[in-house]
Amino acid sequence: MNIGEVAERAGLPPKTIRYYEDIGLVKPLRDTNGYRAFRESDMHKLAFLGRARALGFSIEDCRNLLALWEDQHRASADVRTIAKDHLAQIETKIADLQAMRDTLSDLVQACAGDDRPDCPILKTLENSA
Amino acid sequence: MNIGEVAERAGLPPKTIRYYEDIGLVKPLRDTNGYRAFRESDMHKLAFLGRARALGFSIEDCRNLLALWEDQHRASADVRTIAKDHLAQIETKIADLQAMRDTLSDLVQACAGDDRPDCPILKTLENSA
DNA sequence: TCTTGACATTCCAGTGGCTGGAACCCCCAT
DNA sequence: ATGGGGGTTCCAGCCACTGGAATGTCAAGA
Repeated sequence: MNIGEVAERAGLPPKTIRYYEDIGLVKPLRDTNGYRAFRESDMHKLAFLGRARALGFSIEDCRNLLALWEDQHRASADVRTIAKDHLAQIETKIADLQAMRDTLSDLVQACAGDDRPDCPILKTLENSA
Repeated sequence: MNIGEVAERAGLPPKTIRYYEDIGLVKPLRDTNGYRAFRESDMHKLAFLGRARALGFSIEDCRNLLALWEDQHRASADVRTIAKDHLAQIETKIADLQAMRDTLSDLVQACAGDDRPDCPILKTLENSA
């Protein structure tokens, strides 16, 4: 399988796949012409990576998840720990963003948004958020 | 005022302040010894930047907000537009993260997290999220 | 057979917003 | 004179790609 087909099937850009090879996440074979030759197993790995990335896991998390996936003797606790930590980070990020949203939403609400210069948004940034 | 004091007062690391000068957000004077000499107005700009950044505005947004702040003849509509666009982006990000959180939370819930290898998290990443 | 066009390759540089570190300079108190 | 705590510059690295240039390869059609 060439990179184009894999990209199509895994739903990842070719550039990303080359990058994943660069950093050692996949190790496709090579044809005599120098083209990457992906096996089905490479494809599955890439699809796995795509899904893990879509859930927001870092590349390093993905690397660990991939290793656990391939380890028949893994403990599900190890997987769960990674996921739980990541979940906690996401919760934190959501809370941060919600705080920003609340403040911003109030400010946007309070601003007339006309051609006059008076602006509670700037006033807030000026004085203290 | 030296950079240390400004950093303290504006609540920004010296490195960040130097960076902001690098990209033209502030233009402190220089003492004869080469040290940056910040005026009160520089300090206020930096505090403004700190607050805008804390609300998640990009550096480019900050640059524009700063320009509007200093423009006596600005229209509040211009400020509001920037804030509204940013708010929309935050809403999108929150929604994305919430979707991740929901999926992850279900998965973490479903995973026994013991020493056995069976793991619904890996199974989901394997098959389709 | 030649050409065309869609694929593939490598390598370098840039994104955003800092941050760490090295190597050096300056000022004040002892 | 010395030591320590400032300050300075510049270069490199973070994360996860992404764009682009220069080049090579392959299959199909004139």
